[in-house]
Amino acid sequence: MEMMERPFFSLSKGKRTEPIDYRVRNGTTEVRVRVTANSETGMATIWDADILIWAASQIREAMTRGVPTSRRFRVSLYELLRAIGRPTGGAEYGRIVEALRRLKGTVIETTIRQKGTRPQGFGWIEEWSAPTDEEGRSLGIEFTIADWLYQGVLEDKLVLSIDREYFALTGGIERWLYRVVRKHGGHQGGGWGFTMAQLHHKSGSTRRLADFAKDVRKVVERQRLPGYWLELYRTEGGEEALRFSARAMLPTNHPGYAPKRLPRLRVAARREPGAAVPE
DNA sequence: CTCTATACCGAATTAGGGAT
DNA sequence: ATCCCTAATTCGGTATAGAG
Repeated sequence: MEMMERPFFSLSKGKRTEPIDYRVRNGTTEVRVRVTANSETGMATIWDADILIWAASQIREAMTRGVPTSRRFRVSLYELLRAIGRPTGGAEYGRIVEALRRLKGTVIETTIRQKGTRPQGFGWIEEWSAPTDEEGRSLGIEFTIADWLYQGVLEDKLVLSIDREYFALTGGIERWLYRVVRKHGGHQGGGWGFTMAQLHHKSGSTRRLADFAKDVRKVVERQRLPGYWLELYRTEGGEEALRFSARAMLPTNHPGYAPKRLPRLRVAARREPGAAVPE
């Protein structure tokens, strides 16, 4: 849940090396997220996070089955790609390796769920490998997720489900917006609102506010966020703001009540677990 | 049938500079 | 603040092929 709304990932498809330095007062404490990129690989992106989401869902599934869980993962590239709704073409294989490099090379320092106030940093994954056989064919990938992430996934109340159609969202800002909406609108139908400036700050985007606002308007126009309806409005102070509500809670005659279909996902059939191997 | 692997191409997306 | 444009990159779908 913490990863849902705070800026932890680059929203850009291009290489981002500019760090995210996010801080906000939350009562008496200050919430801080600092993300620095390895200059060679760039910052981990919101698409790279799909691998972490996959890993988290594997852990949760193992937990509900009473199977022991682990921070270590081993999975065939094909299975991973199918699970996160990606094409299985050759270029995708390379992209997964690039993603692992970025996940490894990106350093996160945050006050969220950290004991004490001393600075502490971690990478999304601790180690990874993409072994091949003698003929150079991939034998899948192996990686170990950060303990910070692992501990969070183990705690029931810290985990929020994500609609599978999330993987079909093509825009970085669009994906990030779904996370915000899901986090805040998850438990209530009434909806929530944020000003454009608040959203811009929360996103960690390097885009200028005006251009960011333009992009958000496009996302609103498309109305593709699974399960939610977006609306722009003006605050009393005249500021542009975004409100969102759960589609299921809307009146049946509301235009947003009928769910909008997203391009069909190529979703792999559920396989036996076994991806979360005990340490 | 699953999985690994490659190639192609138009559409979409974002960063960033500059003009209005 | 917004719009316009370009460069770089990814997306999404298709086609192809071979090993097991």
